Amino acid sequence: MTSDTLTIREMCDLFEVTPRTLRFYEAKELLFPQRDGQKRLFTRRDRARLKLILRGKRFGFSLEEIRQLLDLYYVGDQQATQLGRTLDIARDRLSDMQRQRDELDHAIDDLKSQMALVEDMLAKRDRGRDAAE
Amino acid sequence: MTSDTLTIREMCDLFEVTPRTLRFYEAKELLFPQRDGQKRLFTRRDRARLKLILRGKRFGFSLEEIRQLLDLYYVGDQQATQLGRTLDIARDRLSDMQRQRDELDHAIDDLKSQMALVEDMLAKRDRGRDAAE
DNA sequence: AGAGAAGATGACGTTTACGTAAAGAAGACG
DNA sequence: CGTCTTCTTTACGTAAACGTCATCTTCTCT
Repeated sequence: MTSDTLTIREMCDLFEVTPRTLRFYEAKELLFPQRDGQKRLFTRRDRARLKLILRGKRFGFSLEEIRQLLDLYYVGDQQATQLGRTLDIARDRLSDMQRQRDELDHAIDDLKSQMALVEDMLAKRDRGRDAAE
Repeated sequence: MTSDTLTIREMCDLFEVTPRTLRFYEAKELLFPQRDGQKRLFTRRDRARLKLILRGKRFGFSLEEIRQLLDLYYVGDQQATQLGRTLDIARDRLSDMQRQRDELDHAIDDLKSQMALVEDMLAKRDRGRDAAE
């Protein structure tokens, strides 16, 4: 059994991030790699957290918002009050995401129809040019 | 007929942004308010654009990405090559948005089930506490 | 005329999320 | 033993998107 930890480089390759990013996330307390001497070793838990971090970023959440949410996914040594607060935060983020999805659906439709309109314009312009030849 | 233009303050109130933001967007060539002397007057077109800008921001697009897209919605004095490029950009953004929506659906489900799990944990813990009394 | 109020133009400051360069430690290898 | 790599820490730099003065016009109103 390979102990299941990754070096910083392996971690970077796996997630397509830079070492700086991983150290930065550790400094911000989003990741907690173990140490072998002074070298970092990233555990399965770190990988799970990083995955959630990158996902959160794609939805436009700040690292701080993400950090608050991460505790929801690693429930173990939490106080109940802490968990309660985390749940509240999660509820907020959830409704953020649901609103965002609705708006996104809307925006996608808008963009599609606007594109169709422009494509039509271009097509007509081309036909006009052909007819003029 | 009130000529249908808004002062910077009216515009700010309408969209909940600051004057600085509107001037910044103008500097970045996202808005093109008319001038009355040195005062800015925001037109219907500026309002439409600002709406799209703020929407784009909520989806995590940069102002530069948004600027490139805006031309799609204000087709008038465009060259055909320009429009073609804008359409390409639009196609990219569209697939961005579609991917984002799918991922968002996924993330929403994940978050929901994780919340349910934690809520369960808390409920069980409470029942356990009651039983112990 | 004087005093606000609203808007304009610099210009420097701030936060977030890293990039990048310098300098040292530590194991691998010919 | 010397020298690569790989990794570390420390620290200054940077781009984006505004915030925040300070100073200056321009109306407007009493």
